[in-house]
Amino acid sequence: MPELPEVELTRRKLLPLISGERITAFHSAWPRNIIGASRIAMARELPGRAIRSVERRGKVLLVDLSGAPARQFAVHLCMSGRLAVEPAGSVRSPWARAWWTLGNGTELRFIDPRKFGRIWYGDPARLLAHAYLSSLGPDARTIGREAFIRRVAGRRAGIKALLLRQDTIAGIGNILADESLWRARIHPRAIAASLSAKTLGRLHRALLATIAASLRAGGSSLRDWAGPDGARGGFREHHRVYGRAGSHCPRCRCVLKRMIVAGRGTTACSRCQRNR
DNA sequence: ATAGTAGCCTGGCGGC
DNA sequence: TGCCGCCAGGCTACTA
Ligand SMILES: [Zn+2]
Repeated sequence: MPELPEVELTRRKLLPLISGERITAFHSAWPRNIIGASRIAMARELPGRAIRSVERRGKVLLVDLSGAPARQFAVHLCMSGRLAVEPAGSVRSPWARAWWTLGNGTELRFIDPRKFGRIWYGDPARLLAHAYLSSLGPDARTIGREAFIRRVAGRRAGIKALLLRQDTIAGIGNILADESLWRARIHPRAIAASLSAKTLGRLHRALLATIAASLRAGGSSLRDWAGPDGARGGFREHHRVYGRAGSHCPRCRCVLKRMIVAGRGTTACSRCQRNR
C-alpha cells in the first residue's frame, strides 16, 4: 500500500531513470482516472516535452515538464498503484492504465489493478488548485515537532482520523498511522484534545521514526507495490501491529486486537494503547 | 467541526 | 475442484 515512504522511494528511484528524458507518446487505457484534462489533450500536448523534475507532496508525485505553455502532471498511486520503468517494446502488464513512452527507449508505466489511482494534468497553478492537492497539509516526513502539535492539539476528532486526513498532515496512511500510534502508546480513538503536548510530541517522534524505518527497509510491499525497477520493500517484516491482529504485542505480549476506527481496519494493543 | 456511509474497483479469500 | 459472494483500501460526496 503506497503511503509516504513508498511514494518517496518511487520518486528517488524514478529520478535517475526519467529526469531529462523526452516524452515521445502518451496513452491512457483508463481515462476515468485523469483529472483536469482529457486523454486526448494529454496525448496531443505531451510529446516533445522533457521531464524536468519529480517532486513529492504527501502521497502524490508531481512531475514538471519542459515546453510552453507550462504543464505538469501528478500521480496518486492510491492503494494498488505503482510506477514502473520498462523497455518500451516489452509486454505491458494487463493492469497498465497509462504509459509515457520516453526518448531513451523506455516507458514509464502506471500499473494499477484496482483503478483507484489518479492522474492530474494541466497548467501548474490550476493543477495545484484542485481540491485534493490544494488542501494538503505539511509533509509528514519533514514536519517539525511544534508544527505537528499545532495541527492536532485541541481538536475534538479521534487522533487516528486526524492522522489519516491529508489536510492535517500529508502522507500518512493506515500502516504509518497504526505503527506510529503503537510506538507512541496512544489509542487510535483517543480524542486529540485529550492528549498532552508531551504525548503529541511522542507521537511526532514515533511518526518520524516509523517513516525513517520504512524508508530504510525499502517500504511496505503487501500485494502490489514495488519500486520502478520492480524491487519490493521489506518493511512489512518490521510491522509491529499492522496486519498482525491475533498475534502478540512485541512490547507486552498481549494479543493485538482488530477494530474499525475512522472507517478503516485498525490493529492496536489494548494494554499498551489505553484510551483514557 | 466531526462522524458516518455509499460508491468507486477487482484480486483474493472463505465458504460451500 | 470450481463457483459465488464478500471484503479491503484512499478518497469523494453526501447526510446528520
Ligand atoms: Zn502491548
